[in-house]
Amino acid sequence: MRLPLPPGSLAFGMTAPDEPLAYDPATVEARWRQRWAERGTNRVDLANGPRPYYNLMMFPYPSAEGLHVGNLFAFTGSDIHARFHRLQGHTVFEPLGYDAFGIHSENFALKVGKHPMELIPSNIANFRRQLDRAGLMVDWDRSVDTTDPAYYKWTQWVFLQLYQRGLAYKKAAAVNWCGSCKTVLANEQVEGGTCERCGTTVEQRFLEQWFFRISEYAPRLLKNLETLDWSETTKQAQRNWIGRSDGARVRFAVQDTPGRETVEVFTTRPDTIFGATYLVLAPEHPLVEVITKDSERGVVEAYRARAARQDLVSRKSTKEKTGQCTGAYATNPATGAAIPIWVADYVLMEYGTGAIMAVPGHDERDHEFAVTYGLPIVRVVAGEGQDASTPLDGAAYVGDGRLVASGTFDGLGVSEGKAAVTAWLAERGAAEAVTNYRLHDWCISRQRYWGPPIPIIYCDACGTVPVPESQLPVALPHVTDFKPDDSGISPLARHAEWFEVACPTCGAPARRETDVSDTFLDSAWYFLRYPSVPRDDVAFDAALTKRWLPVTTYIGGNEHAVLHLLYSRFITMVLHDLGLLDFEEPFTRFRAHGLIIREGAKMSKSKGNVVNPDEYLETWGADSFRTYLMFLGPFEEGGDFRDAGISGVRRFLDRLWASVRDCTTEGAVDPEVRHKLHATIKKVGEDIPALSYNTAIAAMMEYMNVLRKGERRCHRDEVLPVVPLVASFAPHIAEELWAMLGHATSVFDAGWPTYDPALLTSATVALVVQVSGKTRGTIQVAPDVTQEAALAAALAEPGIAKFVTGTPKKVILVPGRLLNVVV
RNA sequence: GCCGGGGUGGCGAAAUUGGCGAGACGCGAGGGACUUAAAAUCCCUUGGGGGGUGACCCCCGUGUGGGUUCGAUUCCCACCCCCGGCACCA
Repeated sequence: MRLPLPPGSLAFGMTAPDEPLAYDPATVEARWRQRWAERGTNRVDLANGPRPYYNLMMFPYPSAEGLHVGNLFAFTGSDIHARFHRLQGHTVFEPLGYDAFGIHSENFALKVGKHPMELIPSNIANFRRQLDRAGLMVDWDRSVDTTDPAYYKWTQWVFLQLYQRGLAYKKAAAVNWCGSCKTVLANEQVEGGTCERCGTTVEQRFLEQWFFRISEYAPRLLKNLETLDWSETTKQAQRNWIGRSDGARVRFAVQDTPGRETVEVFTTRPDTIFGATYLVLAPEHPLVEVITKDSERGVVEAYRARAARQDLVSRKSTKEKTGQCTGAYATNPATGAAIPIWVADYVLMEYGTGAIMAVPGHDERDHEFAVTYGLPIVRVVAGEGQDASTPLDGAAYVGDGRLVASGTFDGLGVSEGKAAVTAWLAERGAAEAVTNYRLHDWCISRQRYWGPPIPIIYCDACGTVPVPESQLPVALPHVTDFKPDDSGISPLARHAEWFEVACPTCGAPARRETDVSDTFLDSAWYFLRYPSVPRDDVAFDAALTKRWLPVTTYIGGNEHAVLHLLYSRFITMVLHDLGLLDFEEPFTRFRAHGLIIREGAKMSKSKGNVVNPDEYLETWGADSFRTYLMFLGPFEEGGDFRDAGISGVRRFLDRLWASVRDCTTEGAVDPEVRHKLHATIKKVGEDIPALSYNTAIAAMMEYMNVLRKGERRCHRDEVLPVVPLVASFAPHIAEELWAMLGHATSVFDAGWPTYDPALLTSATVALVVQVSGKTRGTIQVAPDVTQEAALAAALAEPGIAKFVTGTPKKVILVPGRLLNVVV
């Protein structure tokens, strides 16, 4: 790919010695990178700095390919926000680190035949070089690398906190197994039956796994969302994921069983219980064995075996419904009728009670099943214009309406019916109102190598023993055969010299847990670590944490709307409950940035449309590139990356440079220019905190046009305030210009220019005059002019008056804006 | 199917408690100045259509079709298309 050449540069000769100093980003940017490093400009006094502002951005996975434009877009947007707040007088902490554990790193290492422990440092070095080149205001004294034992020591510590609280537990579970990555995947890492990372079809396996009881926190995780200042899309995604649904648990007595068993179902439609014509148990439901009639046992067992073989995902995505009758019957507690109990895989064991009451009249899935197996379908809800006898016409009726064929509940609306039926059943001990959440526990086990070992030891005598905190970290050993195999067991399990340890409790020979933890655990607490990085005796320093957290503003991609952000909230809540944090929500304000696309498609290696920022940074300079990325479109919407527009931004910086270089202290400031200047200061100061970067840049460009109109030479006071305005976007040139204007200290310590509101309003305003809705001219009037006076002034204009024929029927005045004369 | 976010010039986009002649700002395009020439720079024009020698004038335009209003990109109803997320969760 060929880049367009920036104006006045490179190929077309050097500036002649007698010509005025031209803007050369390469020189300017190198100079300020060096000065910032020497002066420690980006170093933060966390203990004493006034008005702390914790500006967080999502830390990257340091890939071998280096930073891509999407990363840079996000980081730049966050950096601008941070720099702006610094100019506003805050002490801004802007840390950045590396999320370097996980399957990405490991798979890449396997592919190129190198060890991740060797790969990561060079990847990080390359990232660091690019990030510095981009001019981020990062305090590198407090960075994290999740693969550093000094960091994952505390990740393991976090695990132990949960373990001790009973929030970490082990269970055998049917899991999603990716045969290509050779690992277990969380449900959320499965997309449409295939592995999110490699696209391989996922199969079902049973493995012993560690889980975190996040489901216990579902109500709080949901409720607290109301208090958070987050992008609405992100909050909505979390609400959907947590999946609250209100309903009832209802018990159906099984007929003719010695143990007087009951089937407990969860339903959101207790109002339709009179239409429940059969029950369905999930194939894994423990009652199946108990209640199945001997005559049906063979077919039911065969059906269950088939379901167990099928992978979780294809089972969920299969359209046609299958099932088997158990031969058993239950009593509908509302009607007293005997209804058959079936087994079918469209009912999931992991949700609700693993059993449902089927109401084929008013549930599409039940309807489909009932049609397939010839089960009775009864109408118990009638919509408008319908009654009990209206046929169901080939489909379930799921709309609102009145209850029918429901005994004393006939005539009630659906929502009153739900409450009334639940109360009635509850009185008879057959039901209670319950709330269910779709959120399931977080599986953190990974049968892989590249992660922090889970700090657990198994002892024949003592059972499961947590590694004592004093023995952390459990270091990940450097092994050469880290490739996972098909056994479902971690590569660490092949290293007896590592996993064989003495039990910390009794000293007997014991073995370590050989699974490592999920990368999402590494990133679920990293923001707590940044301020406390120098401390190796605690995960986070109490005083610094109190001073700096929760995070003031977090900016990141919405691809982490659910997992990372939810897990971080959960871990924070748990640490709060343990008395280790005095807040329970980690991110006060979260904003999701948009996605940078190219030629209408998401950038990806497979599409070959990935843009490497290095060449742009070299050719145009970091300042132009940063500003250009923000000028593409609204930050929260992203945009289409094309290199065509970058020259406009560069020209803007060239003009700014020339204006400062050539400005004069003679004469006075032009009043019109001053008016525009103050309006610009106001607009930029309002747009940046709202992340309206594109319009802030446009406003500054507009001001430059006014400033330089007709090739006028501008006054120093006209151009000086622009330097801090532009500094957040183009920090290097701003520093250089600030120095050219005679300042010895950083522009970022100079403060934000103030505007004078009095200069924004003028004695008269232009009022648009419409006649019958058509604009016919403007008049200059005082801002608070009366309607009569405005009308008189308008009629005094011949160009307007000629359209006013006869007496005005109606006159509308919008103060300061327009006058409409209706004739 | 459900839940979000969007459809505005050749392109990226501005402007929505309804109101300052829709399209700021930038790209691209056209014309001009400067130059031996080019690059760079600067100036002018640039939504579509039509009329006038000209200052200018008229009509149509914010996905589609209706509606409310003196006035709608903005509000209401119905629909179409694009992007993202969820999806047998009872």
